[in-house]
Amino acid sequence: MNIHSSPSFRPLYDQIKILITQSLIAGEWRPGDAIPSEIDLAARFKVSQGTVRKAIDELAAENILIRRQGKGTFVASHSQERASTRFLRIARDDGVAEYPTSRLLSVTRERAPEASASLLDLRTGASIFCIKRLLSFEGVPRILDEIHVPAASFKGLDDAMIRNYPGSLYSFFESHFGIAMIRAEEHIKAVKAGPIEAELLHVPQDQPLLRVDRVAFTYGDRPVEWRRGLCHTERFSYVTEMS
Amino acid sequence: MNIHSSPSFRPLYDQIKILITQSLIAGEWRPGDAIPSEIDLAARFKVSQGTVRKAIDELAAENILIRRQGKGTFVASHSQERASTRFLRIARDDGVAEYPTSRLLSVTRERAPEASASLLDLRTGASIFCIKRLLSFEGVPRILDEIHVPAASFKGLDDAMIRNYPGSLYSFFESHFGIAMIRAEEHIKAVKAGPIEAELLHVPQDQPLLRVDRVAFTYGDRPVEWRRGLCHTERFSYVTEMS
DNA sequence: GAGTGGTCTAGACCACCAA
DNA sequence: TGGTGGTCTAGACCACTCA
Repeated sequence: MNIHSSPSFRPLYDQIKILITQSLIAGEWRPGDAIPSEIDLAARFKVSQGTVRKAIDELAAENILIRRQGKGTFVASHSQERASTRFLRIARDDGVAEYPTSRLLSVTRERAPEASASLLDLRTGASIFCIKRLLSFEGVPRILDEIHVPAASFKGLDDAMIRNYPGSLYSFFESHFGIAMIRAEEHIKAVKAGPIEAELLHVPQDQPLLRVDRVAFTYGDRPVEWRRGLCHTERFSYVTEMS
Repeated sequence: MNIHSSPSFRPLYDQIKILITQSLIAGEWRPGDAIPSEIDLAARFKVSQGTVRKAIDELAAENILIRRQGKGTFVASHSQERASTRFLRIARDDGVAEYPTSRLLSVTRERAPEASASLLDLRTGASIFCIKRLLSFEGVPRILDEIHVPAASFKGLDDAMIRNYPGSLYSFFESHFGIAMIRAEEHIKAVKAGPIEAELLHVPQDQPLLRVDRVAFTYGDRPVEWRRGLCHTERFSYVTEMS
C-alpha cells in the first residue's frame, strides 16, 4: 500500500490512529471493552499487523488504550483500579496511599460564566451543570471542588444519580454518559481561603490554599469539563513529575 | 539472536537501552552530541536495526535522546531552545511566553540537612552546595529558589562561575560538570510568606505562595539536585498536564 | 548523491492467558 | 491448545538534510 505522496504526507499508522479514535468517539468500543485483535484490525484496515501495532502503541502511550499480553487490547476506563490516581494528584506526605471520600454539596443547572464557557468552547450563558463537593481524607475535609460540564452532553444528570454511584466521578461520567476523560490541563495558584471555603475546609480565613483549575478532554481533544479545586495542603501535597 | 530463556526474560531492546544509558553515564556521548547512526549501533551491538530503533524510540520518549530526521540522533541537552520550558512550569496567565531573569543571591557550602540529604541519597551532614537565587518576570521577582547539590558531584562550583554563565542552571550543570537532568518529581503546597520571602518577593507577610519541592535525577535515575521554590502566583500559574 | 531517520511489510518465533 | 500481544529480523522504499 503506497500513501507516500508528498506534500502533506501522513503516515499510514497515523491514519489508523484516527480511524480507531473515530470508532471510540462513535462508541463502537466503550471504556473497558476489548477492541479487535491486531490481526483483525490489520485485515479491516488493509494494512500489515506492524502498522496497526504502531498505531495502538501510540494510543496506549497516551493512556487511551491498554494492552494486556495474552488477553487483548482494551479501551482505558476510569473504573479500573489503576486509574484511581491518574487524575488525582493530591497525596499524603507520608506516602500512604489513601483514596478520599466524597460528600456531594450540590448539583445545579446554571448559565456558564465566561471563564469556564470559553475553555469549554461554549457560548457564555450556555447551560451547564455545576457540581460542588467536598473530598475528605481520613474524615478530614481537604478539597473543595466546583465542577462545570455542558448540560447538552450530560442530559439528565442529577444529584441522586451521583450520590448513588459507588465509583469516581469520571467513572460515573463514562457509565452514564459515555464520556471518557483522557487528558487534562491544570493551572495552579496559591490563594487565601475566603469565608465559605474556610468553613467547609475547617481552616481559618486567609489560610493559604492550592487553587487547581482544570480543563479535561475526551476523545478528539474535545474539552468537556472545567473544574476548580481548593485544597488544604497540610500533610498533603500536589505531586507531579516531569521529563 | 535468541535471548528468549524464561524465567527472567529481558527483551533485547531493553538490554540495548541499558547499554546506551551506560554510555551516557560514562560520558561517551555528551549532551548535544550526535550518537552513532542506527546502522552503526546495530553493528556494534550485533542486533538488527529495528531492535536498536525500538531502544532509541523509548529513550526519545523519555526525553533522553532526540531524533532529527535526516540529521541523526542527539543526546538531549538543556542548552537547546526547546528545553527552556521543560523544567520551568511557571507561566504567565495571559499566555505570553517569557523567560525569567535570574539574580544570584548566594552560593555557600553547607552540611546537608536531613530533609534534602535523604532525598539525595546522602548522609545527613554530607557536604553540599546551597544556591539561592531570585527569578523575575518583567523585572518583578516571582520565584525564590533554594537549591542543594552534592559537593562531591559538583567540585569547584562557585558564585562567579554561575554568575558568568549565560544560560540556564541545568545548562550550566551540563557544561561544567557533565551532569544532565533528565527527570524530576515535584511536591507542591500552599504556604504563607515569612519575613524573608516577603521582602525578597515584594509581597506582604502571610501572602499565599506556592512552595514547590523538587528532586531532579540524572542518567540511571540518580538523584542529584534538591530544590525548594517559593513562588508568588499573581498573574502567573504553575501549569501541568496529565493523561 | 550520500547518509540519516521514518515507514511499511512479511514472516518467524516467544510469552502469556484462558478454556 | 489456540489466541492474544510481544520480540526480532531482513529488506524495500520514502522523507529529510547537507554538502
